[in-house]
Parts: sequence; structure tokens; C-alpha cells
Amino acid sequence: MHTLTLDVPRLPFDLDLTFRSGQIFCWEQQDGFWCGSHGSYRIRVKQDGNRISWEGMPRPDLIRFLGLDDDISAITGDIRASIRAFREDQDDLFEAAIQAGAGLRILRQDPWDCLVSFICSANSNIPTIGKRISLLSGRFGPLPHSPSSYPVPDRLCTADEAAIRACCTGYRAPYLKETAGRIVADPFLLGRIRDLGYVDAKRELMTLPGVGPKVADCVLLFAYTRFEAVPVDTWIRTIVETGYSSLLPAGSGKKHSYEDLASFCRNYFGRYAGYAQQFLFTSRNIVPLA
DNA sequence: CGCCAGGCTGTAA
DNA sequence: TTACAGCATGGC
Repeated sequence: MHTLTLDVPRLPFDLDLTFRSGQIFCWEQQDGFWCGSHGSYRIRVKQDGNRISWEGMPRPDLIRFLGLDDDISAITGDIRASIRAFREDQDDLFEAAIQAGAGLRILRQDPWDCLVSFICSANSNIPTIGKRISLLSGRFGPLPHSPSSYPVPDRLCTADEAAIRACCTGYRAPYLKETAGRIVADPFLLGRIRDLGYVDAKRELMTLPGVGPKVADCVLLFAYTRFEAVPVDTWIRTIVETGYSSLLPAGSGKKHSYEDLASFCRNYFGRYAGYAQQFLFTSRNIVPLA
């Protein structure tokens, strides 16, 4: 068992909040540990105050995975400075969100794990998404019958669509199968995307079946740590449209487009807009314990 | 039963 | 370019 004691620049940190903030699915709590997989690692990790205990992965990888080197006070300071260019008064909505979200981090998920997860997320809810991934993992994990690891591309792309549908995936089944096929045919695609700029990386991700602007932004934010990525789901849409209505481009009857809302957030919150988005999302959406 | 959920795809204007 | 139906499933 490894241990790590958190000190000032890394505090506050809240493992529970981070895992319950809707950015990762199908990790479960057992005996006080969060258990799940990350790429080829199988991990157990828990927090007692300032102490992190874990097994299953080297220390530098854990620090990176949990985003422990993100300086949150510097990040929120940068966001506040960006907000100040837009208004004189304080942003009470954002301030309340970072207070409620003290200790929240954006994880560095494995890109494939994250991609599969968010293809499954389309037009669904968080508990259902977790169930889906868990079923897929048991059926298409690296080893036969291994619910402890994400489904792998080569087993997914050769599967019967009906078998994928049997994992409660519905119409997302062909997307999963075809996207898996793209990765098998081009194993370095997800690696190359890491080296592209935000716009090119997003366009590349959106060529994958089942990946639109929102799913692409989730993968960019939660796997590739592009903090300028702002996933706009129905929750964020409501929060931004009601909380920042006077600052949005004149909504002359028409609904704001995805890009209207996302680029407003980038302008308003600045280079860490993705983090701001996650604080706002989490302030309305803490995943209940199973 | 109806409505909603970390939406995407295809088609029509 | 925008608008909109259709899509599977589970929770409430």
C-alpha cells in the first residue's frame, strides 16, 4: 500500500467529490476505497484527511491521474481575473460553485476509456451510464468476464451488435462497434490527437461515430486536459442561459447554439473555462452513492 | 403513464 | 447554415 501526504499547494483535495462529479463512471466504493480501472491499471484509492492511500499504480501516475498538481487557487484566481473583465460585481454563481466544489479536480482519464464512456453517455443519465459501462466491461473487457476493466477495441469491433445492445446501450451500439473499429484500424489515432491543438483535436474526434461536439469536449477535458474544452450538456445549458442571460449574445428568439454557449464560457471564464464548467456542473449534480 | 437524462445522426429547408 | 424527428434505456 502506497501513501502520500497532501500539503498546501495540493489542498484542498476531495477524492469523493472528484469521483462523484460526473466525469468518470463505474468506479465503486468498497471498504472506504474507490476501486476502478485506468488504462491497464486496476486501482484502489482512499483518502483520510490529508493522507491518500492506494495500490495498483506508481506514485507519479497517481498524482497525474488525480490532477493533484493542479494549483486550484491559481486556477480559480485566473478565472476570477477573466470574469473581472466582464463585470464590476462579483460572480455569486461561480463563487458559490467553487465553495461547494472545494477539493474538486479534473482527472486525467485514459482517452479510450473516456471515449467509450462518453459515447455511452449520450442522452442518458449518470447512473445508467455507469451500469452500461459495467455491463460492457464484463462482456468485452480484456479478459473474458472481467468487469474490472473497460471494454477493449478489438473485442468490441468484432462483437455482434446485438451483444453490445444487450449491455443497455440501445442505439449507441453501432457507434461503439464502429468507433472501436476505427481504433483497431489506426491504433495511434488517440495518441496523435494528444499532439494536436484544441480545434484540430476536436474535429478529429468528431469523425468518430457517436462523437459530436459535446462528447468530443468531454474527452478533450477529462482525458486530454484541454481546459478550454467546455462540454455543454442540458445542465450547463440551463445554468448558463439562466445565470448569465444578460451577458450572452442577444438571444433574438433563437435558441443559443452549442458553440454560442461554449465560446461564451471560454471568453468569460478564460483559459480554465473547462474547470469553471466542472465546478458549475458539480454544484448542481453530485452523483448519489450506490 | 409522461418526462427527462453529461446527444448524435440523418434529412429537409 | 439551422431545425427537427428518431433513437433505446432507466429513473422518477
